[in-house]
Amino acid sequence: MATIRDVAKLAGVSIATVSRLLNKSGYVNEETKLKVEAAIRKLNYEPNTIARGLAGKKTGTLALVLPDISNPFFPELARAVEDVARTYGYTVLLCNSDNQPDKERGYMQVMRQRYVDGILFVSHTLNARDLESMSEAKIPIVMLDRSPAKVICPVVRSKNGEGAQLAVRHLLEVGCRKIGHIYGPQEMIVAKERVMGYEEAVRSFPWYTPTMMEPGYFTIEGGADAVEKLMSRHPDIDGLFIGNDLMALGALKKLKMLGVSVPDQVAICGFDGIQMAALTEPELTTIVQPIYDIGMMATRILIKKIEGLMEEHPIFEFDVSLAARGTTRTGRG
Amino acid sequence: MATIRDVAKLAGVSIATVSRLLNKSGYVNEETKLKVEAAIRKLNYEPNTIARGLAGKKTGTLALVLPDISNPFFPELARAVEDVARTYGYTVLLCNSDNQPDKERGYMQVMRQRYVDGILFVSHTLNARDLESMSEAKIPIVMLDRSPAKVICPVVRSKNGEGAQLAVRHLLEVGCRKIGHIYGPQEMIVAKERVMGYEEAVRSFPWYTPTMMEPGYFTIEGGADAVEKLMSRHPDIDGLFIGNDLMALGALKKLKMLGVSVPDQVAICGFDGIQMAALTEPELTTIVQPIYDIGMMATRILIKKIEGLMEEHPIFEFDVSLAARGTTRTGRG
DNA sequence: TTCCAATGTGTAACCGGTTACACATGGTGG
DNA sequence: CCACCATGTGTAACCGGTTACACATTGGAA
Repeated sequence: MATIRDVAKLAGVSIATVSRLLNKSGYVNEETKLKVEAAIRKLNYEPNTIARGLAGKKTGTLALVLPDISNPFFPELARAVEDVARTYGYTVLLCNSDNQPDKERGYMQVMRQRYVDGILFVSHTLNARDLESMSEAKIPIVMLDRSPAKVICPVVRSKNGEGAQLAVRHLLEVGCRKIGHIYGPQEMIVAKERVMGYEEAVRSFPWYTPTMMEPGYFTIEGGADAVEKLMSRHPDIDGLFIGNDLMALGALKKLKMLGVSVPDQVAICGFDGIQMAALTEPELTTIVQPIYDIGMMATRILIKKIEGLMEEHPIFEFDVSLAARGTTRTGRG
Repeated sequence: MATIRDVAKLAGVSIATVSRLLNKSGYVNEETKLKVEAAIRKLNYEPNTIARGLAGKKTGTLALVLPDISNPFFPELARAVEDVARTYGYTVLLCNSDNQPDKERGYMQVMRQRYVDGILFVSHTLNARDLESMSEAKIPIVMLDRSPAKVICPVVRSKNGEGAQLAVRHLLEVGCRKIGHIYGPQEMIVAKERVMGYEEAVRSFPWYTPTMMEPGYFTIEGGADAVEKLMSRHPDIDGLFIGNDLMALGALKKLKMLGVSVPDQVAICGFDGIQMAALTEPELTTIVQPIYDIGMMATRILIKKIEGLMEEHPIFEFDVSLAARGTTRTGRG
């Protein structure tokens, strides 16, 4: 592989000149420029990113830290991140944290050691101290999902509370008279916000009691288990708002096994808008998050921060929308 | 951030000694070792991966190049790769190629520029010349899926032909008398092998004609379109072997729309074993590939090659297995 | 005419590691 | 007693870039 010194020698200039041309920094005479470009072409020269990183502290690398890429919510997000990163000349490191603090810390270390330029974080585990350790290292971070409690970095997220209310309103519209909720782990802000949205929407109804809520794990099995408990406690529930699509799919499956007909006996609305939701029978009604857009926006913001084009810590909240499908086509509404 | 020179100074030794200790290369006196370790702890020293990469040409980075992480087949693979990589101290770069040669070439360039230690490739686009350009740069590659036509690097894959035959045999067992096939793009080796397996299994039957095969795009829509064409050409088909699960899901959906009952009128068997296949109603019978294991094995081999522990170019072919589910529960068999 | 800013280029230090090589010491076999 | 090897450590070059700084040259304003 040719180095910058080879290019300089062939073009009869100094390496500083070549570097200036490459980085469009400082002055370079038009003629010189042509000579150097010719040399670059002849030698098939490609600047070495590692050397650049060492000298300039910029490696053109973003890290994407998420709980688990095999959770169907994340691939589309990852895709968006990678697409945007690539168009700006960045490369993406993939990190699965499983929401385990020690894994996350491990990655943080790796990132400092690698001069990662910026980090996209999907996590509810990360605490403020960890974030600070990153800002000491001057590595910009953008959080997805996280609460805006203490804003110390930009946040990109969906309007979870509004989405939950949208879901409940829809269930009411299609004729539900008693609507339960299956919620995810309350350490996760998104889960909590959806619970709050649900309560907000139902608390004025006489039928509502807190026992109409049931916790689950944000997985297919979690949804299946929770729906069974909830339905045995409140057999007369005729509508379910479920905290994410994965749980909703599990619940749908379980209800079928239990001989409960969906949507005739119980209508279901999920949350997220993952692909799989459109494939079941009946198709799952859900609150759709613009996953790709969220990933795009987060990455753009991160790159802006990296390149020093943004000082503030904006918070972007994306609107969600209802995809009304088979699991709420009751014929009662 | 502390550097190796800070550590050396504090410990009262030379940087070479620190480096030797860090890399467990050469001799280090037990007492010296303790002093240096104390200094490392006190300074909170972490060796800089970038500098290491520049000096030693090893960056601890793997690249995973696949068509599209948002295709449900790949997240589990990616997860396996990242898991194994992490346990060996490697980091994974995620690259979506969309099977576009120019994107792939772009990534190749990035990888050379970054001293990526090794590459995992899922591609049917990559040609021999590209591969050679990588081996010139001495970057080990492991291919997933690719044909073993010209073995110039290790290959890890599934027994597609056997899987196809398994599928057809199963369809026959459950009573199908006329089995069609929807296949994926023939540039893709896996698609071709499945076609060949199908033909092998059906060609001795009197009902078989090549018109019982229909091409599709390995997507949900591709499967939906293909099944419609195929069924209008051969309305008496009572079993379908479909080249991948995504297409099978599309076909299932379309048949329902067309009023064809599955599995009563037409039984369906897919290929891959993606999560979603177990969620439909009826659940999709499919040929399951051990996706996670494939990813694990490929990554292990790659790391072995990187670390010089393997010279050969082995070919691993994983067994596939039948997951008999609702779409083939005909009651005819 | 003088001075200064804009333009253009080269030198050399630096980023933070790895490693070849030289050198010292002490024990062992012949 | 000497040669030689295993052990232990330091010096300095090198990896391939970036960039501060010094040093021309040129042209226009004062």
